[in-house]
Amino acid sequence: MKEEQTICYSCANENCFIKKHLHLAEMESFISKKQNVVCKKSDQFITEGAPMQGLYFICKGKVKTVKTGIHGREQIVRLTKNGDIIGFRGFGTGKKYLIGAYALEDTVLCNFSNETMLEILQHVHEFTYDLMLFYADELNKSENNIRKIAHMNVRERVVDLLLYIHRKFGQVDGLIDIDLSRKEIADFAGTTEEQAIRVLSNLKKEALIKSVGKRIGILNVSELRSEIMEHKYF
DNA sequence: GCATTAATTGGTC
DNA sequence: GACCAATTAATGC
Repeated sequence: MKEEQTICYSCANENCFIKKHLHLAEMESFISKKQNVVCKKSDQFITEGAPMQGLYFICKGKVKTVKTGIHGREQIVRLTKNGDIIGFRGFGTGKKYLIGAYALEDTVLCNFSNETMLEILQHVHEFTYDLMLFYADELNKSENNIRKIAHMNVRERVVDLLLYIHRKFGQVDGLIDIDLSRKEIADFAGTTEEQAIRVLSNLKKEALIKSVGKRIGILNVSELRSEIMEHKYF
């Protein structure tokens, strides 16, 4: 799964947390220690409960992170793309990954070991400060998700997911630019595949969305948004 | 082209 | 709203 290093300085990924701090001279010695990992679609590169082996930064591609519940049912916790960080929740206490991670398409990852991360945190204060803000932001998002799952019905949760991936991944040729199976849509919305499919068919009948194969396109963003307005989408 | 997997729909509890 | 079954569509080999 390993390949030669991508060079951070010439990396095209402007969203990257590392890239944003490259102007700091102290970063130079650390970025040479990263390991690149290349995953094919549906490869699992983090196992829930496995010992931490550093943080992953997505260089290119898309990844889902999941928590497994009883009866093997999975809850998708996050959907991530290039520039996002994976594995950070288990960081600090440092022992185990708290989530599993799968590539949703062919993906290139940059892996920084626990030791390297700790060194960066101790020596590059601007980086540490920004990461702190990042954690605060993520905590807020998690709490919003708790509220959503608690207060929204199935239809609202599916609509919320559609608007979310629409905003995060954008649409190409009128279709949202991410491949999710119906099962994965259900795993994110906290319901079953059949329920998710029913909601999608209804939305299609109402001409709010369209679908080509597994890809979904949103036809009426404002109408969908108004459906979940009362849940304070923004 | 055949076989396995995913998507869809209808029905029951 | 979950679970099961049957049918159909899609995809891998």
